[in-house]
Parts: sequence; structure tokens; C-alpha cells
Amino acid sequence: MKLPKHFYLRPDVAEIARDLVGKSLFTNTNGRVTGGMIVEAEAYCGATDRACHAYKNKCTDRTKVMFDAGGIAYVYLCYGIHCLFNIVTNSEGHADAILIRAVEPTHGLDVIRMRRNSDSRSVNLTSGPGKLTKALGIDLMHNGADLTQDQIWIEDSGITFSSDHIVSTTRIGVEYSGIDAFLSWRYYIKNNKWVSKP
DNA sequence: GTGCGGATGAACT
DNA sequence: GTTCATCCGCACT
Repeated sequence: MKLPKHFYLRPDVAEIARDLVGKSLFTNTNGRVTGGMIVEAEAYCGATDRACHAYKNKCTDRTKVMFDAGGIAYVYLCYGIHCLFNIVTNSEGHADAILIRAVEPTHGLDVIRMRRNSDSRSVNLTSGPGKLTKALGIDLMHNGADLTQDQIWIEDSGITFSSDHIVSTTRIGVEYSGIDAFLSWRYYIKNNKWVSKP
């Protein structure tokens, strides 16, 4: 059921981002399993993409995990507060990654609600990149984690969406990146209420 | 060593 | 619509 390594090793990061929409993301923290279906994802390409932290293949302590072979997690701290979860793709030496921006919670709703400390409308639980990491208990400890192991992983949900139901648009929050801000590398499920609302 | 700002979210007015 | 929480990475000196 877990997606195999070769799924992540393909060279076209935008294609993989699209393929990830509809797949299921799981975590297991201290025996508490939580999971949800990916409904929104964005592709970032290190070599050519100004919006990517590893633009021009810039390798630093933070970005070095993106240069590893695909199928591992890239988690970083944003605004000093939020952990954002990415999936590293492509073969070793290519710094490509896919930001997961929203999931539809499917497993461990009680734990998710507790982590989100919220009894508000459930649609708010995981509809954003910082929200879903908190809901699924993803933090900096997961940086570099192998997505084919048992701490954090991705499964084929068995659900497939036709191309009519997957929309592509420009990415969120990358206005600073000039021409690359216009790349349509954000993919999400049409009319799905769990997609983030920028 | 220092300073700036970010792939956001929540709580305000 | 606006504000602010909160801290590391990174580009300088």
C-alpha cells in the first residue's frame, strides 16, 4: 500500500505533485496513527525555480536534505512558528520537493482535534500547510525521514481523480519570485472543501 | 556577530 | 483587512 521508492525518484516534480493529489499521508507518533488524503500540493524545483529554497542548487544546512534521493521528508520552520512539510523527489543531486498544503483528515480524528486544540468546524483542522503539520504531529524531527518506513509515510488511497477534477494554478505566497511566481505548479481537487483558502 | 524577513495562522478591529 | 506571534537561516560585516 505504501508508495514505492521509484514513485518519488521520477525527474518531473510537477507530475509527481499532481500524482500525489488523492494519495494518503499518515503519521505514527507514539502509537497514535493519524492520516488524511492529500487535496492540495505544490511543486518546487531547486535548479531553476526562484521560489525554491534551493534555487540555483544552493546547498545549505537547511536545504541539503532536498539533494538526497527522493522519498524522504523535508520539514522546515516558517515564520519561526510553523513547520511546513515537503516531499523530496528526483534522484540524488536534484533538489526538488513538493509542499503539501492541505489534507482531508481520514484517520485519528480524535487525536487530530486534540492536537489542534479546537472544537471549531472540522474543515479548519487541516486546510493549510501549517495546520496539517500540527494536526498530524509533524515537526522538525521528521526532517529527512524515509517515507517508506513506519513513522511517516504515503499510501495509495485507492481513489483516483480524473484530470477534470484536478485543478492547477499558481502557487501561494511566492509573489517575490518573479517570473517563476507564474508557474502553474499548485494542484488541488476541484470543489474540495478541505483545500486551503488563501 | 548582527540584522532582516519568511512557501502562515489566529485573533483582533 | 490588519496585526502579531516567534526564531532560524542566511547574507551581510
